[in-house]
Amino acid sequence: MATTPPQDKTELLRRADALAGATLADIAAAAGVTVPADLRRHKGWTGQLLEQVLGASSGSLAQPDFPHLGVEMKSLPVDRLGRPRESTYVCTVPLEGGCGERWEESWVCRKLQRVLWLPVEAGGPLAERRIGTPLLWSPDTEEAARLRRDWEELMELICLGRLETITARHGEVLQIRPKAANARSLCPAIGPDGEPILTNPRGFYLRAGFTADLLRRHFQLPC
DNA sequence: ACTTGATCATAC
DNA sequence: GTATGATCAAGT
Repeated sequence: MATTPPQDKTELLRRADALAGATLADIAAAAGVTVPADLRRHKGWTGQLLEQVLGASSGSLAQPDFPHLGVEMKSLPVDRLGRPRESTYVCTVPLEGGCGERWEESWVCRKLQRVLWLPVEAGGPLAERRIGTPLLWSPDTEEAARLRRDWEELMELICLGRLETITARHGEVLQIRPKAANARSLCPAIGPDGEPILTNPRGFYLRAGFTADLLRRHFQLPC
């Protein structure tokens, strides 16, 4: 059952709000899909189910999930207290073509301009996990500044050919980790002397602490 | 317990 | 191979 794209942000939020409290079994049944036993071989299942039900249209294209709204949707696995249990994948790291790019035009910045976060219970039987309260979020000044600092620091290392010195420990809120089918995957990159090399594909990820903070600020009373 | 590095499925 | 969707599982 494919859902038509939402006409505007209000309709998208209305649909997302309607999912709050539902189990993945409920949503899968409404969508006419089967719930897998676990996520071990279906890691993207939850996100793809929610995209389908909300009417995302971009599929596997390098576009926001709702291009006409400029909104990216992300499911977010959370514990029973609503705290994210995993980092959040943002996008592939440009290992050779991203040099000279400004933060404002970067893929990371554009993807994170508007994100619809959909918390999903982590742990327990997959079918019984519930959707939490959705949040349509844009980075505030401080969040944007932190993201920008990390991105600029990491991209500078890449463009200087020092990619191989980058580990997941770099970056306060944005980190770089492998993102590939396996460790044997190779793609072109810039070597230490500026020469072309082959290395493992990498992705940008938001640390769990970053998403935990943004959820707290929006769902807790300030005091 | 938590994070880092590795991996799984699918479309094109 | 690149992109989409992420979580797994080893290491500390």
